Amino acid sequence: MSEAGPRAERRPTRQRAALTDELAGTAEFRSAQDIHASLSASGTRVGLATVYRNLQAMAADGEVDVIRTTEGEAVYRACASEQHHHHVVCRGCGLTVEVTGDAVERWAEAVARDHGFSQVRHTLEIDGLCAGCGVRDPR
Amino acid sequence: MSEAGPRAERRPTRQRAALTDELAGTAEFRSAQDIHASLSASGTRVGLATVYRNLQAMAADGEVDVIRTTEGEAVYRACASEQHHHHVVCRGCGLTVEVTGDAVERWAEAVARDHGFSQVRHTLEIDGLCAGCGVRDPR
DNA sequence: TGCGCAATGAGAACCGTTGTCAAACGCGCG
DNA sequence: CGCGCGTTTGACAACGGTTCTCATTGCGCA
Ligand SMILES: [Zn+2]
Ligand SMILES: [Zn+2]
Ligand SMILES: [Zn+2]
Ligand SMILES: [Zn+2]
Repeated sequence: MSEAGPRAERRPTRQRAALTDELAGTAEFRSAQDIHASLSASGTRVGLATVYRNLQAMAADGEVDVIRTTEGEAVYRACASEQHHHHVVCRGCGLTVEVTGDAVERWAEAVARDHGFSQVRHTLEIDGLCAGCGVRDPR
Repeated sequence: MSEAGPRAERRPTRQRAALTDELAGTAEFRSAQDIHASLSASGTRVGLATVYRNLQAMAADGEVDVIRTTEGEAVYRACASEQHHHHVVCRGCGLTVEVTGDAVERWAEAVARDHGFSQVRHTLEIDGLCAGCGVRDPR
């Protein structure tokens, strides 16, 4: 998901670099607090506010994807593709795979237009239990 | 969206009735606080916690739909259909239309299974500017 | 090296939502 | 009709994630 945003010229800082590294290190969607804790744990001192600010900026620029957990918490992830795509997330372990589907994109656009809507956007997330988690946890 | 839930036998109360009425009165997705304010304004005294509790219960039972705004706030709406469906919401005025699309449902299920996922679920929301809002507000 | 301004950090403030717990109430039942 | 019990309510405190404030730091540039 997420439309690519305009790449702003932000001043490079130690903190931002650390954040980028941290994000590059994991494949799951993580909360700002989680990321902040992780950085702190590894000895990198970065303010929580800074984490939030950068994450938002990066998200706006399309450098990272953001999705809201059902509890409303924002979780971030540095995606492989910066083009529009969606995710299939494992509820058990967080494993995430990026997927695209022109058919869906077109359907959303069409159904909206059919109802007279313009400037159409959409959010779509899929979740389930990955092969590994599905075995021993058929919740 | 939302899977239909088990219809629990909840004790009928004045508050719940008022809530149901209020929901029946509007077609847009509204926040718990908004609904609570509306009730208070119309002279119906209902505790905020009660509004939250009932809204959640009703959502669990599939009586109302809930979606998260991009800011993370939960908004509720009494939908015409209790079957699985999605929404096209106007960013300008909140006008909401319910839509269904087997193609999308199947796509989501298929793409997830292709990646080894089971217990697949999904959330999909579409937004844009309705015919009316699209004219004078091409934001 | 000195300036100007963006970026940062510590903590307070916000705000939607949930928890607490005593009081009020719906519902059989005698 | 009054009683007892378990559910629901309501006022308010507590929470947790996110944003704001503002003094301080430190890039980028001349
Ligand atoms: Zn898994
Ligand atoms: Zn899409
Ligand atoms: Zn509109
Ligand atoms: Zn669906």
